Amino acid sequence: MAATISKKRTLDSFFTPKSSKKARLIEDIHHEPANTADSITQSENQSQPSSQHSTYPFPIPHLRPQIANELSAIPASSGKEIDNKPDLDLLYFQPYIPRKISTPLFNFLRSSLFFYRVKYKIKRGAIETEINTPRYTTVFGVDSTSLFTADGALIDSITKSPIPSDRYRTCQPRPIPSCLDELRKRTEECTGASYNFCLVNYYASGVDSISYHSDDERFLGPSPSIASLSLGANRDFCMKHKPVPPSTNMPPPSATPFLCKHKDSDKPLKLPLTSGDMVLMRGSTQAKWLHSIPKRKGAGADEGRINITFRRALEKGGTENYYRYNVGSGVVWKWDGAAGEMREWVGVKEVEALGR
DNA sequence: GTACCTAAGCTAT
DNA sequence: AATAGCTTAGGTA
Repeated sequence: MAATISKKRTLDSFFTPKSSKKARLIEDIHHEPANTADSITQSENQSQPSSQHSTYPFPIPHLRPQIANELSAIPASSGKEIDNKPDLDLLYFQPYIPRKISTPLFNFLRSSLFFYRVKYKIKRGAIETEINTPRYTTVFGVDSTSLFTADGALIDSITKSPIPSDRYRTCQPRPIPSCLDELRKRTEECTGASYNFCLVNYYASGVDSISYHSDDERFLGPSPSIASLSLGANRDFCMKHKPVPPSTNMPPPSATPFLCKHKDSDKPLKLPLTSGDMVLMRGSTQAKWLHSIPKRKGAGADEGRINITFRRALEKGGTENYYRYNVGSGVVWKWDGAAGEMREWVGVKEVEALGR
């Protein structure tokens, strides 16, 4: 284990999470790995059971029994099929998470996870602009070419040997922590799909948003199943059909001189998401439809919302993409309950860790 | 109904 | 895939 960590450290020297240094110091003190049986297990030096990994800035607590005991009550209602529009295939649960635990789960996740505000550059013609992603993001998981062992090492899915050192050049994949993995497993049972990624977004207020896009990357395959859970504030989930590409054939002469943007059947739709709801998007939904969480003013626009998505990436390019756009290379943000907002997280000083 | 105001929607960059 | 800037929708007095 210690050898694995050192190797990781060398490979990923480009990133140096502070808790990893701390983990090594703890190993030195205790003469055993800080990460015991798994990445996802209780460690000796804290009272509360938690998931730990060399890539985590700090341990992530397991679900409390109050919450964990209710997981078997998921789904809290049967999903409504929405497939009455062209190329659309949704299953809408109102709610999915039992009302009894949706607020505790929201508060638990907001105060337990680490987040990022990713910056990246795009080129529009000749002009390069910097984008500040207008929400907090974080991600866990690895594509299906690799697996995490119980102790947090990455192995090849087929050979079961340690992955080649050059498989992930731009990121350090992180295992899904127990608290989110419990939700993942339950969601696999509810949807019949399998997931190897968990993306988490935090919309701090109505100012945070995601603009229209599709999760239609090649690495998800042609008809991905994506489960999207909502916790916290109410927000609208807007969907609209992608523009139909111009036909190569000669269009038939139209009786009406006006170009219709939408047939009645594929008009945009707006799903009002409340805490605990889930939308399963499947079939040709990603190939043919766009979705967004638009900015909002007025009632509730000052409250935070968490979105969790489970999905399956089939290629290593998916792993690199997700870590680039949901973790990036910036500072860590963590919920400050007293301040009522996300604050930059500063790691524990090594001397303090040693001094106790 | 009409004037006015703000939120929401649309589109080019 | 985000935003500025413009257009449209909707509420209210």
